Amino acid sequence: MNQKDPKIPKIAVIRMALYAKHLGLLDNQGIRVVSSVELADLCGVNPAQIRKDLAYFGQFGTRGLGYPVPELSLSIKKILGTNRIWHLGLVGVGNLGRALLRHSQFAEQGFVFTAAFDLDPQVVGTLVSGVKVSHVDQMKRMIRERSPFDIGVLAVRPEEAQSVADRLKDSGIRAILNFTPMVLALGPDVYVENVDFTVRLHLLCYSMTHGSDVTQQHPR
Amino acid sequence: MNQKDPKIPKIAVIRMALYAKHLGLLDNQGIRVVSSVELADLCGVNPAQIRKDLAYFGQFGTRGLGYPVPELSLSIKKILGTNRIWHLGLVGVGNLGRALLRHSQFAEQGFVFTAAFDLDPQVVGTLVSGVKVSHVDQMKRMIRERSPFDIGVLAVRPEEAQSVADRLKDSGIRAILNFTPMVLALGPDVYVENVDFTVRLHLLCYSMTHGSDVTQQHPR
DNA sequence: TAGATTGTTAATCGATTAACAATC
DNA sequence: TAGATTGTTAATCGATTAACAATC
Repeated sequence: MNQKDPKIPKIAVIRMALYAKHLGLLDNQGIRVVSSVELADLCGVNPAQIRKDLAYFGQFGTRGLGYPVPELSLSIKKILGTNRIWHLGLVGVGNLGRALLRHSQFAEQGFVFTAAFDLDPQVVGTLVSGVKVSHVDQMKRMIRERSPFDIGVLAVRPEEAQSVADRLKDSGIRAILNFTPMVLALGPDVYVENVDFTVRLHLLCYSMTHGSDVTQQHPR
Repeated sequence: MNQKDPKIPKIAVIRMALYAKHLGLLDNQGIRVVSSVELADLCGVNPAQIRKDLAYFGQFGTRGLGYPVPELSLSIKKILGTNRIWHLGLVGVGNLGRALLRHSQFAEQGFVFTAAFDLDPQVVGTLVSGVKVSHVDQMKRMIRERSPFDIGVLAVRPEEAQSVADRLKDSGIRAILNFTPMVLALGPDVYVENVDFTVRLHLLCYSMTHGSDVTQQHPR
């Protein structure tokens, strides 16, 4: 997979999501124009950093005026690839899986669950939050025939994580949001993001133990 | 809250948790000694970085030999403050809250839920995963009388996030793991870690859209 | 002692911020 | 035109990595 441009730091991409969020809020308030200083205040970053980050992707403002809110909002969404609906497929309809299916945050941001898989016969065939649960053995066939989703969401037990991830990869899935504590070995063709709540707890423990803040207020 | 030492980067603290995890695995395998090169391989980092990170906190190895696994494992736990049980209090026993209460990862790492609060009369009084759910109006009194937990876990609706966080702060809680999408305004006396799944999805979208990997394999 | 590996300093690399010319 | 603010370069800051003396 080719690297785009002279190398954009991933931290800059993460901040783009932050900017998009605040531009969306400004847009909803009917505000048409914003300066880098104003946006920086809202996001809690340096104004020069916003201008630098945006410059990685093009020119979006007007000197002397600032940035047009609705246009910049859409531009950033296009850059992030979030100016469309992405379909999610859940594997593992346990406690966490159920909570994710019902988590309204996802749909609000254009992430929609279109499939769910489990191996428990008690769960297979049921409807959770409007999504029919299929048997995990049907997964490969369903993905190949209908490609019902873009991103696999992994919420199975740790023991099954690698084998389910392998099956997702074999079926053609190229992105996985991994809620298990396992480090997945899938090679460079599959993008993996690990979500580990306990790392955050470790940071809170460190801060409390030492009276030294290593937390960050803004989401990463 | 005083800053310890000549300034330890938070990324170094995050890596300490990574080292602790792999040292624990080595210890379970009965391995007694490890070099910075071997540990670096396991963790996927540079060996000099491990030696540098450890040097922030003291001397743990023997030149010519390496590091004693069980001793270093315990030392890092002491540094992180995870050589003890931490008690968690959940606020908001919805889908996500329930999943967190039942999430076995927490207990395995020494994080134990000892209290849970909600305002739904259907839920108050029930037992979820061995934890009795109390009314949120009882929270302040319970914390002040019994201080049943150290860290508040916030899984309420966004609208309630700030007011519940304020109540936790008033009750004396000094650390919050925030699962809501709201940025909490609590001042410097409360440590806050935000958990936002959707940021991770944005990164996957960017990677898929551009064919340029901005994900990280190792959990943050 | 010779070989190995830490602890630490110095060199490198990359990201953030300041400054300012371009320009609306 | 004068004032404002971007886009971009240069300066600063901080983190990573290389190198090596200390030492087991």
